[in-house]
Amino acid sequence: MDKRVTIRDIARKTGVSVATVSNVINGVNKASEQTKKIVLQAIKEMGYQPNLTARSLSVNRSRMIGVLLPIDESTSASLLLRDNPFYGEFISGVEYQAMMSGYDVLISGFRPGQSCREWILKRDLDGIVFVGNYTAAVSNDAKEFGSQLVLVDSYDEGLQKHHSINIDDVQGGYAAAKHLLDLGHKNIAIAASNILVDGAIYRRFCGYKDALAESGIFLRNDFIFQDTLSFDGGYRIGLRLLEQTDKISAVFAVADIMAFGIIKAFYENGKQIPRDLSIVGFDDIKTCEYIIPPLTSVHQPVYEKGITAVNILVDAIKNPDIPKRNVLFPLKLTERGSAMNFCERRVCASASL
Amino acid sequence: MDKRVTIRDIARKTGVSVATVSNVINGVNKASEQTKKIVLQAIKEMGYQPNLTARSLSVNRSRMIGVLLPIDESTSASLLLRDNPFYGEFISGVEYQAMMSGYDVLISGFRPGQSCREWILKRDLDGIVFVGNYTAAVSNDAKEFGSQLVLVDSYDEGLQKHHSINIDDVQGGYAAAKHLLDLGHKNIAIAASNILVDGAIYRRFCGYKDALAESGIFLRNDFIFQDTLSFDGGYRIGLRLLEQTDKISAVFAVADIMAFGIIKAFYENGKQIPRDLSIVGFDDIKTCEYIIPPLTSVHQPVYEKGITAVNILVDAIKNPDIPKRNVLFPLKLTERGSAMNFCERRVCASASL
DNA sequence: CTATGTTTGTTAACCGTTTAACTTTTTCTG
DNA sequence: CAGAAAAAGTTAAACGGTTAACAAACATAG
Repeated sequence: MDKRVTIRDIARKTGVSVATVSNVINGVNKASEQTKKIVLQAIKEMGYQPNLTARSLSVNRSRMIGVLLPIDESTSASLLLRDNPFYGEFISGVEYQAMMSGYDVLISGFRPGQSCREWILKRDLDGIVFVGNYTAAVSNDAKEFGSQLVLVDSYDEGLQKHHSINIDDVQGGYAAAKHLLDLGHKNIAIAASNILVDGAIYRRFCGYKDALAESGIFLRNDFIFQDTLSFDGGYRIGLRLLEQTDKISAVFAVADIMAFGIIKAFYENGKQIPRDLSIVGFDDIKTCEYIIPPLTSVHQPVYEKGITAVNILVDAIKNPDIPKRNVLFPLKLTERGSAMNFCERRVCASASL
Repeated sequence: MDKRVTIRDIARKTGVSVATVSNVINGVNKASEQTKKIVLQAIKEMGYQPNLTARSLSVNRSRMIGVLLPIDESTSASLLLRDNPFYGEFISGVEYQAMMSGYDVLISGFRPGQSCREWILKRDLDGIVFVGNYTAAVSNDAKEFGSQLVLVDSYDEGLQKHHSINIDDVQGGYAAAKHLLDLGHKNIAIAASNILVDGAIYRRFCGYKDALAESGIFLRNDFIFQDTLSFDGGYRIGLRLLEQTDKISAVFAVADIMAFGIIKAFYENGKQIPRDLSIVGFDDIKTCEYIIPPLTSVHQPVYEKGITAVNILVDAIKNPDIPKRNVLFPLKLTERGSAMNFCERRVCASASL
């Protein structure tokens, strides 16, 4: 069944030593053109494929990178991939760039209490892309066992000791709020998860706060709505917002799925977006285009993050001494139909009376 | 830097041979309780982790499975993961079950012209989950090199020579059309991609046709709308449907994203769903819940497909001689708000005059 | 024609594990 | 208590590559 052709078979067939075959395969210039040709010919004829497992063992390099993804904490089981299209796009970028660079990619959820030490050691991973909340243990493991590390969305606040990729949440939050301000809104709420728990959300909140402050608007505590970072959480916030449409004319939702929940709550109660509430989301997932009205959202370049993560990782693998790189992606708001001018809104509203 | 502890270190430290250490690790009952204890103790103390690369080489089993995913043909670059949340959920299921079974999972796009022979040989993959359009070459490769294979959504029509996982597209299409028929609709269009090209789409179409026939309704050719399987394709079909709202009261979209496009076209032209058109989608992606109105859709158990694929694969790896299993998931329609009773619709329409 | 350098190769150890075959020690049996 | 059987442990080859060290063949220069 398993008719594997080995380097020794090639050697035997061509009458040279295994070392020579190996050299030819690896482009070490130690063979005459003549033998090279013969060896390559045999390789082709016999359908030889180098066994990377054996190579890994020998050179202590696997040419594999691992991607550690956050886990749905409620089930502690499935990857966050399940509900969040977001990560799928990220992986897509990772896979593409890894393939282009000659690496294979292993994926795994990073489950609570787990360390990545085990994984790195077991599989000889050349590098790992860690997505989500970073812990010191992770980097220690990587460092100790010679595996390179790129942190994504981890926002290693401290000393920039690792390669990292982040989006500029503060600027994104700012852009969202600024957009609403520019449309003439003054009473702008924010729909968020627990602001003090999640760093990214906190930073988006800060950007929002900055924009308000810049416009001389005082941040009101009762304009801060917090619930779970989910469709349902957004829905519940939507219900609360419904009671205050007289006071609040716009909302910045720190995640698109929360925005969708809000929209649903309004729709179910006969209110219209953006007439009764202007809304800006964050992430710009694909669904924003589909929904009605299409959701204005702060776009983050998820695919590019995957590409960039691998680029940096591969550089670091090739040369472990390169200085740490910390990429901060600027964010841009994608304007769609879910936020409208405050004044036109009043016109619109009165017309409908 | 790389302070790997090997089996030899353990042997040296405990004063036994490497074979004994290996036996203890693998649970081969050949060591006294006494030595077992000592060895396990040393393993713990020294933080030993077996090197699976070495083990792979030795036993010719990698404990890795590969997932081959379809590629976006337009770019020939990124995984279909990018735009289709669908595959993310599938991978999530695969990863979970693989983890539970002690396997690591490699992912890769299956790019045109590629064979999986290379991959299997290079990495010693124990098995592969192949998603999408199956080609004979794939199974030959797997068979030849002792790697197990599970086909997903490949619908290997012929002799059931491989393990496979499919959804019952025919039944799903039937369920969609039947739902609309039960609501009193008689003029039901279908929005599809090229029916003759994609097997799955063709089967959904057949189910639709069957349901109509069963109700004694003749299939009209001008009720078959074909465009690309995309949001934009759906949008264009939506524009065409708009001109025939007098003739057509309902549509079955063979994919949710097409349904979204149709909804958008109607929305943009001041028409309402489901008042002006009842619509049923297929796939039941997460977005169906978010959209307004929430889309009634034929649900397919994507996560479960991932779980099942791995279960079968692992069984087959453990025992290559088990008979081929062919799982066909029945599909269930999830009712939401996008399809309404034909008669109530007329009431509703006249009320709005 | 020798000394020297270069090109082209080979040999054999090594990477970290498994495992068949063998040996030693212990236990059991009559 | 001898001999057999069972238990506990060891040795060494294998898996499929890489690579340092060495060697032969050939070309070149003086």
